[in-house]
Amino acid sequence: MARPNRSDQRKTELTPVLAKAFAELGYRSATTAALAEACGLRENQLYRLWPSKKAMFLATLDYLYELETLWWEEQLAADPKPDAADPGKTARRILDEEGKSRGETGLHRIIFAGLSESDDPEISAALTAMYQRFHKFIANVLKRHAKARDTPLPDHAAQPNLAAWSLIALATFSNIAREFDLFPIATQRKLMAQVGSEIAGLNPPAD
Amino acid sequence: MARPNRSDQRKTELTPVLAKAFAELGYRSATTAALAEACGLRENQLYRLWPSKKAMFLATLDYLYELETLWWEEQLAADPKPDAADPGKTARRILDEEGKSRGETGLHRIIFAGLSESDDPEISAALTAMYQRFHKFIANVLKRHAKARDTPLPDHAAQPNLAAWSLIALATFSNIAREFDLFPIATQRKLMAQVGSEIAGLNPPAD
DNA sequence: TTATTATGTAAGTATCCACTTACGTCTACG
DNA sequence: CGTAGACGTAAGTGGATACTTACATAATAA
Repeated sequence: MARPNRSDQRKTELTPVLAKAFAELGYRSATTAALAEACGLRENQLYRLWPSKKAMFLATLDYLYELETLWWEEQLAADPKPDAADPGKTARRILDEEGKSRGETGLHRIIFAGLSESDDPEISAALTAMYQRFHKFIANVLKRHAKARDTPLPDHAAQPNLAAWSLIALATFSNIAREFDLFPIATQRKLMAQVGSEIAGLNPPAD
Repeated sequence: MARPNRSDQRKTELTPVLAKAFAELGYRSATTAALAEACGLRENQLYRLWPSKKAMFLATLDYLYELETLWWEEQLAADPKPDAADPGKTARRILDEEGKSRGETGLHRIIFAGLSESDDPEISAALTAMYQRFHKFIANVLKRHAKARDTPLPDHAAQPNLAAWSLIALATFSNIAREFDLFPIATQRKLMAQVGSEIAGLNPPAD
């Protein structure tokens, strides 16, 4: 036969480029022509790798989810041993990082793009799964934290599932707010660090 | 001359119909043909009332904002005198109502629809203004509540601006969650009633 | 009645965009 | 070498949809 098939490799190379384009343009405005240009290709070359624009979008969703959880794992690994004197330290630092981050990955924009396509069952399912997995992840962090404490948590923080959803709500809205310039970055940081800590049952940060 | 111009009247009659259509379909899927059919008219009849589809959308945004604040005013008026023994009663009841409400007005869907059009400066500006006005409104409610208390608020609730954004974040995310069936209604109620009360510095509801 | 303007009906236009077809060139393997 | 399939280039196609045009009819003020 002839010429080995490099399409898998090409796909993994191109997905970040697609992600950037979708994040910058949104689902609708990211036309297949625009996507192709961003990749330095022609439209039909993209169509040789993915069967449809929707498939390209779902591929970027996967990619960004991986990227995001990887970031969280890194943050968790940064303090491998819980500090007995201050069991909330790790979680608090992560919240602070989250508040600082300007959403470089563009995950939230992709999610907004998907929100407007919520009538498409595949996209809707992919987004739902992503939120559910993310919630599980965060709720687990909170549970571990609760166990490491000696003093019991206040009532509202004693329900890690509820607290986890609350944190996700704050983070999601932070991104909406950034999109529309609803408040300055300082407020965004406070929202995550102060309110977030309170919800999660941590001592608020010193600052 | 001849035949009085009833376009203003017709516009106010049709806006709720447009709102319903936009809420059910989203901005993109609410084609001008679909909007016209919902109104029982032809497309060009709509275009005699509004210059563009965007103008129709902005009209529904105005209408829904009015409707929403009206609802809040009603809720506030229901307990005209603050209860000295329990100054948070009114606010708590409103949070509970908000948690129960299934978003009948469809305001949130309209907002999502607008989110995906955030690159359009007019739509973006309209949404920003709406959020800002809403925030002001809620922050004021919280400030009044703080004054009515005899005991001081806990730290995180002592910043009504921050607390107001947090409440809006919870409410917004509740709607996203409903859209994607992320959690049951019971969780949604808890999110608003329990977490919301905590954020606002109220005693949590008995339930 | 009549001129004038609102309202109704039907068809069309222009543009955008996801996706396709046709065809030429290069490269690895037999 | 020859050829099968990967890769590149260019031009479509078909459908959706915001917005328009043309014309008929109904109602109101003079």
